[in-house]
Amino acid sequence: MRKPTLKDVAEAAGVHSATVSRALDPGKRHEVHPDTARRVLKAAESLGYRPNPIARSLKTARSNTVGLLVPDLCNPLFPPIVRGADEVLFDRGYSALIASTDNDAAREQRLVDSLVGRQVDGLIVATAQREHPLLSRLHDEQVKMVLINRRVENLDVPAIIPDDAAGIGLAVAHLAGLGHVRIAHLAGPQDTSTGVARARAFRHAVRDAGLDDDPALVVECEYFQEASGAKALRELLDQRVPFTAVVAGNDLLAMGCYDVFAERDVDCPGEISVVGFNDIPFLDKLRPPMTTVRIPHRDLGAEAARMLLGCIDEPARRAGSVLLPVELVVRGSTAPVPD
Amino acid sequence: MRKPTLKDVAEAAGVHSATVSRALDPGKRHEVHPDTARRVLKAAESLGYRPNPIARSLKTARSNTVGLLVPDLCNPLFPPIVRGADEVLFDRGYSALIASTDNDAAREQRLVDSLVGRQVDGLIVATAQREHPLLSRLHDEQVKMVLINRRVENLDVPAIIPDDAAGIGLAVAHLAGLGHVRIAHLAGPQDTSTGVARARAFRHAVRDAGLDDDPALVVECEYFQEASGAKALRELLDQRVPFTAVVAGNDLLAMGCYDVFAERDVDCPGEISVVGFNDIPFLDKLRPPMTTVRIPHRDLGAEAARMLLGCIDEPARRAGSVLLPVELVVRGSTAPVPD
DNA sequence: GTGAAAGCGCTAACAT
DNA sequence: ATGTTAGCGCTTTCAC
Repeated sequence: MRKPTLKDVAEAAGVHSATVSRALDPGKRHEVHPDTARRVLKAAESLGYRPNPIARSLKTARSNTVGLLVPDLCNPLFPPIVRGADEVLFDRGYSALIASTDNDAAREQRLVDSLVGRQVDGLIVATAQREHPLLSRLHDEQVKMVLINRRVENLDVPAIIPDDAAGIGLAVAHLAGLGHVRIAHLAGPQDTSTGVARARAFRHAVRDAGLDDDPALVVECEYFQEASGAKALRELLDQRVPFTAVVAGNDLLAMGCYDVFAERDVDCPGEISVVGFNDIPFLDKLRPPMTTVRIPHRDLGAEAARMLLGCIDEPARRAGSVLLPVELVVRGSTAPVPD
Repeated sequence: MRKPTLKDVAEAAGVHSATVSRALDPGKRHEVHPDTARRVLKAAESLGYRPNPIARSLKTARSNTVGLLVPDLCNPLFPPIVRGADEVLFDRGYSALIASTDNDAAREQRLVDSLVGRQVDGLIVATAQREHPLLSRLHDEQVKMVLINRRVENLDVPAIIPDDAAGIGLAVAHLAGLGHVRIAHLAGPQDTSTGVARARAFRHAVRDAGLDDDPALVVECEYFQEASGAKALRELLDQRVPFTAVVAGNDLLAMGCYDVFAERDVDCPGEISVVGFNDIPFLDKLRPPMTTVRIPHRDLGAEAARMLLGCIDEPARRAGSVLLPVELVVRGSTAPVPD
């Protein structure tokens, strides 16, 4: 026995399929007589009727699906964000199609083509670069989207981002409070908004705290990845500028520092303190457990989803960006400055 | 200007839409005259035609979508599996809908309902329990699926799983080689096939190696999670049966041991060696870096996807299960038995 | 309040 | 080799 359709329900209830459609739509239920509605509901129930979303989509031109673009799902930063988004989406009858771009523009292009081809109703994008031709084009083509974590410069698209400046401020203040005066910054890639925002915030915070504002203490990392962090720290160490603490652009960069510490037998936090950013899972299991700035991963995802759904439902709405609060999580990688 | 449809292309090319449909389908291109095909392709190209998969799905009753059920996407074991699956699926024109069940049967039920409601063509399931009524029911309802990592007892569904027995054998042999004689096992939940397979393999391996086969050395953990591992190890320690090494049912259980080591000031690997299972990311960053059994995460996902697509394309095919090879990754959490 | 009819964009018999 | 026709399951005018 094949799956029952609207028509089957209509026959069972002795009404026309259009009536069933109305009775089954909570937003239109009031257009039918209560008794009819009851009859229809019962018939649907007893047949085990399940609406076919594909047929509905074809008619309504809405797929109830959104695309979610991340650099790499295996980067532990993203699963919680995805789950936060998915939860909201699911509750509203949407599904997410997740795509990992691997920071590869060509791949990203292909994935976006596929998503748009699948008629997604919108995009949540966590891969933004400051200059991002693809996203600019999508925006021109009226594709609904919201950025998450990072944004694109001069592109008027809503973004949900952590309060980078506040987070860096917290990190620097914490270190300053421990007596550190010469603090280095492993800056994230400067083609990302987070990379520059955190670097700028770092310089401001250092200056505000009256610490040494030495340009030699800021070094840029090519990627937000361990190897880049390790490389940057080695450079810093090799050029022999003194420093007793590092604020890393994110946790992965900070983990790269751990590698160098092991390699060069540096004691952390005895000789050098380190602070990460994001608070990805398992940081508490590292040796030493890493002090970091926690961002509200799930909220980022959830807010982005809410925002996107808002834009879809209400195309006129001009949504602004949202800054989510962060907090400092002090663990074992920071200690008073050695004398 | 709205999106071009098949009909628009047909008009532009001066043929009927059915011809366009054929010309555009590589599998049917030979049914049309090469010249016509060329003309159609050019028209489609110049109009920027993109087929509408929703309309196609409505007609063909295939959504080109599969559901992927995992316990929790935030568990680092799963993202690589998901990516492995997604890659294969994407190449074949499919998309994955990912759902995290949180080991909650009711939630799993809701998610599956949603996936089936969305007309997925099949399911890849990484959440199997040995007794799994929901999956049994789905199987009865002819829902195509393949299990991954774990299986259901007495359910004839293809499964892609790591060679648990070989992995445990490798772990035990490694420890035996280091001189350990009293080895404990933190067994995974016995309602999962992996939990029992590894526990059984452990007992066999211990016996084969001529080591102490003491039942008191095997303790069951309620969940495959750190807290359960920690709890189990504490019990073991408290009952004062001597042992110098632990083979954990998975990496998370082993990480739970690390917590207890810190708590009770036990030296690992000086006093107790530990081996994990799975080789989730960042194990090399722990202190000590964890020795573990590496399973081919991505291959698991990729094979599962291939298998599922095979079952979808060829419904008659009776697919068997696949056992994927594992390898031991020796790091710093194992050392010669203390004298 | 309910029914009739059209049509979303595509594919698959069937006919020519 | 190509066109005709019908219809996938639903929503939405428009009548009544």
